[in-house]
Amino acid sequence: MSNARRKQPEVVRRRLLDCAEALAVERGLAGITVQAVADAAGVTKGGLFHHFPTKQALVEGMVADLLHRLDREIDAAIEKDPEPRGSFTRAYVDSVFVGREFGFDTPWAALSVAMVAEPHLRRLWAGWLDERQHRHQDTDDDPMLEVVRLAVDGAWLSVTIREGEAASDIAELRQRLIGLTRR
Amino acid sequence: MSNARRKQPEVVRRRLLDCAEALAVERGLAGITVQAVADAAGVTKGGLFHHFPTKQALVEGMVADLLHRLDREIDAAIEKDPEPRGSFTRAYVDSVFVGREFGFDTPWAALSVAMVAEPHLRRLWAGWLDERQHRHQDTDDDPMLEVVRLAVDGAWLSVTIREGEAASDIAELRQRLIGLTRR
DNA sequence: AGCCAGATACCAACCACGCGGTATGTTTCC
DNA sequence: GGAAACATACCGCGTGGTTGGTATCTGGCT
Repeated sequence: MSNARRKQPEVVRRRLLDCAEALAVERGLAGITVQAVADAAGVTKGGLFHHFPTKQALVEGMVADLLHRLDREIDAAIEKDPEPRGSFTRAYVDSVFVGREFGFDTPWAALSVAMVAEPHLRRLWAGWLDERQHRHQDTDDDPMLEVVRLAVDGAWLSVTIREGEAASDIAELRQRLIGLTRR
Repeated sequence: MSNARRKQPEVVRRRLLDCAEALAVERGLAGITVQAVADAAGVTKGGLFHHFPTKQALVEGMVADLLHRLDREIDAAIEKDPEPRGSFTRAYVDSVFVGREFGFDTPWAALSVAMVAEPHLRRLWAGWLDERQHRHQDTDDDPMLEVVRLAVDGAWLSVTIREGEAASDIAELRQRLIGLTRR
């Protein structure tokens, strides 16, 4: 039965991805070693390699997971938005700013660290962006909206760089960006 | 005299920094190993360690050099700008977009790769930003200008991620951002 | 001017260590 | 019982860093 089972592979797998993400944020991409991730997840190295055949698979799995979470988050935000024009861009804004008041524990933080450094990961990221941008081209294809999205990237970078220490008032900046998507 | 092959330590030092930068761009930050940098510069590993006592010193030296070049570039652009309001922000814009038509060989490309990945480098970068932002607060302290600067960061990230392949028309985007700094 | 001592700029070989990865057990689930 | 889910121990290799030596430059003394 499922009441007191001791081994839960999918739980371990999740914890591995989460720990990899956390390590990428606080110790940089260099700190995301197989050993460190395994230790943080309370598993031995061999145990890790049972779930991910190679380190690259681990990192790509983490990125894929993050992108997937980001997808769902954005889709949900779009659905709630009554106004179609710029809905993707607004969802994009909130994907970075929501939950940003304390610390920086959104998917983005880990993405930043991982993606920019390794070239082959950049392509995954660029591909995601292209796909998303193409999908929303009839609601979000506007010069000003593009500027807003770029500013979001910049803001995310700024927050990541300052490690959560709020630069200027983040809530105010968010309001301003949201406002720019209407007009 | 200076016709024969003299020993020019500062030339070698420069070449080491340049090669480190180039490697960071094309192979990612993981590709910037002491051996690789030394080889690319035509020097042995021992020779490199004569100029930089440790790898961290090498990377920090590279970053410091890049920031210094960026400083001069921006200062020069500000001086040419007749209108004081937003002059720093415009210089900031051009520091990314000028020379971007072909490839991506500006200081920024290497900065991106190096800075985001390692936490202690992020602090250097954040410090530079804070200092610069504080220095120009009476000409560039404006909500819209802040948005523009963030968009610049985002654009730079985008260009870096796509490895030079022009996303939307870069020249047009630059014009738009410059336009937003006026008004 | 010429020479010499010492500092500078490099090279070549080496080392300890941590990395990603593997092979082989041992326990737990169905 | 047999497969899945781990643990343990080990390996080759590349890494950052060191050591000791060798050219090469520089400045001062005679």
